[in-house]
Amino acid sequence: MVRRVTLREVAQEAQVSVATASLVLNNKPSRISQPTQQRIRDVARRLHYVVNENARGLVTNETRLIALIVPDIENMFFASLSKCLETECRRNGYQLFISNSDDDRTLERRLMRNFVGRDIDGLLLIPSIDSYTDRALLRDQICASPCPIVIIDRLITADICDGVGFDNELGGRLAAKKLLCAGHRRFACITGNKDSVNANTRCYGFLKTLQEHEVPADSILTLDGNYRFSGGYDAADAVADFGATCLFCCNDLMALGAIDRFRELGIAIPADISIIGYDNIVKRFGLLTRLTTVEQNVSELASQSWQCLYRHIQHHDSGRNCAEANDLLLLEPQLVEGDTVAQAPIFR
Amino acid sequence: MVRRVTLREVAQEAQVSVATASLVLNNKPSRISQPTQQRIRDVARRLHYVVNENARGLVTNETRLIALIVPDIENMFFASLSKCLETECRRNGYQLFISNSDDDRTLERRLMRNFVGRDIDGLLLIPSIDSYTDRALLRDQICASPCPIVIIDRLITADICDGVGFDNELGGRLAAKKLLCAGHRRFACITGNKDSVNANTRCYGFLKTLQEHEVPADSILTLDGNYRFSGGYDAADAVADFGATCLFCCNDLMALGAIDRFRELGIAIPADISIIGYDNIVKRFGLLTRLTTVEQNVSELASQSWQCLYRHIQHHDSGRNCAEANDLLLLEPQLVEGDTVAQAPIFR
DNA sequence: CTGAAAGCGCTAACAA
DNA sequence: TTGTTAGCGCTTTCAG
Repeated sequence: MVRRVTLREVAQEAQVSVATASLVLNNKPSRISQPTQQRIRDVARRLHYVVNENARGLVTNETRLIALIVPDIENMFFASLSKCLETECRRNGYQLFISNSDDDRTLERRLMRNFVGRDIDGLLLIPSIDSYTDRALLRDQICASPCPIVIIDRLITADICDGVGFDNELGGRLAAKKLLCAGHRRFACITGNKDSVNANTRCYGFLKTLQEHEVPADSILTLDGNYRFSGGYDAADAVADFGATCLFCCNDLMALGAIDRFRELGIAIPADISIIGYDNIVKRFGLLTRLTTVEQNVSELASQSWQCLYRHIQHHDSGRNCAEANDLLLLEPQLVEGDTVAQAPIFR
Repeated sequence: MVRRVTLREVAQEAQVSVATASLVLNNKPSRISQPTQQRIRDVARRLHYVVNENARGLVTNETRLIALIVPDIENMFFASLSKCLETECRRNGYQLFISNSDDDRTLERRLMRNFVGRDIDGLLLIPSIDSYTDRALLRDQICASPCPIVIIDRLITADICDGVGFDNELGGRLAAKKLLCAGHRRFACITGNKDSVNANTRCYGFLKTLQEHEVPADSILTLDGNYRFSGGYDAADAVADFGATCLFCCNDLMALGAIDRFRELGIAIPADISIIGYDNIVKRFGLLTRLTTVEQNVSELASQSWQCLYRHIQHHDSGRNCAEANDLLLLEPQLVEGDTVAQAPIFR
């Protein structure tokens, strides 16, 4: 370990002023003689000089720092998103700092404050669940933020700031249509956590579509899930008892759980029961089950979110957060065909 | 969005000098009158003042910033570790920035440089695979680092800097002993990636132990895996053909893959074949399979790594990286009993 | 009890 | 072609 070298030291060693050294090392258009340039660069390399970005940021008024706050980095969806966003940022010369809010609103607040303290150029935020139910706090903080903010995935209506996410209702609809087309007439649906707006919207789209196709309410079983493997596993018996010929799960993990239980019960998939999941996490995790599922294109989400934020940064956008007219971009999910959906038994 | 408020503005608004405001807002022992203190605090709150940590760091010479570089944040093990480390840092008043090297050595170098530029107080590094095979580059960079560095999990011998990781050989030994005690005499072992030193060490410990117990070489089948679900799945047939009564997989994902294939083949677990995995990722992922596995205590790893780094930071340790005598801490993995190991068939 | 002033490492306008 | 100077926002001595 070694003391940190400053620009002044490089300048001294190269027998020039700091200004000259700065000009050269930043490749600024100037008419410094070639020999001098070379000398400065050589010294800088020899001394392992690295510019102090904080000091630089102080004067240039931009840190080229972007922060990302995710509720849970252990969640594969957020982990993938982080990776994609990091790539986007890097491509544009920004550095991304990832942080974890543990889905805790207090921590989220603290992180945001910390990041503002670090003078970030922009914030990508996936809000905690709590911030859904009580938006006031978050809203205030966003309005008081000195940097642009884009909300991702968990969209909290457009009156706060710009947001990019998926059309969850459409996702539910796609699942419903697929099953209806396959001739199913008796449905089951496992929801996510109670307060997960996204999961609820998926369900809503699913049920709405069934209703529009005049499926009677008593042919539909809705069960509370927990977004986890056990949620699907535990619900499977009820689904079977109900005599459903198909099942829509608000995420893949629950679908896997249900499949596991069905297998134990000797129920064949898709022969006896068809299953659709959500997320296509199965593929990402490297499992081999070819689950029919609704996929959300994570890299598109990342790309769009970044572009949205970047626009604001470039326009030096000092008045968009909390404006009346904010952009809300809804990306379309896609149904991915696997091996877990078949024609309804009665039609065969 | 709103312009950023500076200390000067707070001071002006409160009719005091910046020095006074600084003293008060940092709770420095001073004899500023209570009324003045209150006035300053009120103004600061009203204006949403947040201290500029970069400017502060410039003068205090500490940023309270810690960086973590992981090879792949989508890997559940690293994701969990990140979470634990973040908690440790926060507890001690430091902020953790997580970054992803994609297991790419060039990117790793860039990230390290960037972080040094941000004047971090310490770096937690899980090196890329490439840095195993050619340590020279990384070594140079570590030696030239102005901040303490602790290497985590992928230990690259102790001559570079301090490291904290797990005793992978012991892990392999634990698995072997468990199976030997259960009376097994015909073994299979699925390795990880070729260049994964950790996985290889697990195998080494496993095979070494068998050898020490005089298991003949022709009673042991070793197969190349890929650390993924498919690796276990694809290897399962060979394991069955070989007539092994037990199988050790260098990670859980491959164990799950093997189990899946065995199930298809009508081979009962653990009746026909016993299986031990590694990582206990199954539990973390929320699956219900009670896999017997070798668990690594991630939160202990985080805690020890942080403590190691923190010691260096506190001792203002300007000469430990690349010193001759560095600490290498090996934590002990533990065998977690599940339902996938039974007495060898022949003994029943 | 409070303020003035120096300086952290850097960039940018302006001189020379 | 290069150097001087001011200032980014903050902390910290030292005076008053």
